[in-house]
Amino acid sequence: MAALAKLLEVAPSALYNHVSSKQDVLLLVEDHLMSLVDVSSFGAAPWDDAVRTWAWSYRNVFAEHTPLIPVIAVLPVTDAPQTLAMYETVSKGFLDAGFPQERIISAIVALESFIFGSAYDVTAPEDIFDPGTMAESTPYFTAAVRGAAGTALRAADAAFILGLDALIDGLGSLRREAD
Amino acid sequence: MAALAKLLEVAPSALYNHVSSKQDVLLLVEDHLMSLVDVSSFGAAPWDDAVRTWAWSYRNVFAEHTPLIPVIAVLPVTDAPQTLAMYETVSKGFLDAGFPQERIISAIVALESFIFGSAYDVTAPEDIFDPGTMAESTPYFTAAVRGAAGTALRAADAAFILGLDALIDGLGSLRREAD
DNA sequence: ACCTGAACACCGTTCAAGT
DNA sequence: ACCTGAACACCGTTCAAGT
Repeated sequence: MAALAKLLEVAPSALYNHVSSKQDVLLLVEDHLMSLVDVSSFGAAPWDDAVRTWAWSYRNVFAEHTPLIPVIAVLPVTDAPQTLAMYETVSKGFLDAGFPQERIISAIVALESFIFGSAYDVTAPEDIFDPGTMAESTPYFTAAVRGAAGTALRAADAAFILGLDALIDGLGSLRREAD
Repeated sequence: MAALAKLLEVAPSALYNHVSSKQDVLLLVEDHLMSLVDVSSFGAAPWDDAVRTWAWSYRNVFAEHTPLIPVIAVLPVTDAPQTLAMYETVSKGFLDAGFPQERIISAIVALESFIFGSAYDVTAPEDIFDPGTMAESTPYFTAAVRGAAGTALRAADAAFILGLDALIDGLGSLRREAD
């Protein structure tokens, strides 16, 4: 709140004429960020391409705002119009792609869970898996870390691609018809 | 720090004789929590069963400590012995199951991202997806939410099962041999 | 309607002083 | 070696007083 007030060149207490709490501000920020998530491929491209485009932009938006993740993950969607608009487009995309009604929310939540977790990875230090002085007592892990270093991709991106492909394949098999 | 000091019946400043910062305390807590994650099925059960057991216990441990997730997701693993021990067992399990060396870390990170995101869902309010007054402007989403309500499972569990199955199937296809 | 400034109850952390 | 208590620079929030 102090930082926001400074940005607006106003006393912190002045903010409380416009919002009733910090939580309130976070809800407004969340709703704005959701409007930045790209849902334009739903209806315009095959389901798996649309999910991929949506998931990447969703992850990238929140990778730049990780402190919001704990808030959003638990924040009711009520009265957040942009957020609801995103869910509406995605839900329709899943239904049109042949998903059974009763699995759509679970499928979206599963993807979102993966997306939020992956957003953190983007901000993690490159050497997060450095075993340090304990390298010789963890030979398998150390070898795996060394083996992964060869890739051109950032570690977070390699994991995101792998997981997203798996989720799209696995969830896609729930569909009744192709689309 | 204040709460911890109270629990120990000591002044907050006394803690700094034992740790050098709050971050330090969090690392110790993280390491302890990691020792609670069940890796016992690796080597004792088929790979997919072992992953399922590990993922469920991992999610459940952190669902009860969600404030730690932003910290852990970004905390270097160096000098966290229990954490390294967990990664060592899991890495060996993946290698023995036929995973190519250079994909093991990515596969584990993808699973962890999903697990951390899913841990938040457990703590979310039941009505997090209630569209409220905007129900009629979001018909597809509202129908999907209503359609999901029929399940006996908690919403977080239904999504976790769905996503975990998809990840296990998709990642499992990277293996060179069955095990 | 919207602002300021003082105040309150909290944070994490430092440091001089004790035992 | 480990503690206390005062102090510091911060939080989010309330509220009386202003315009």
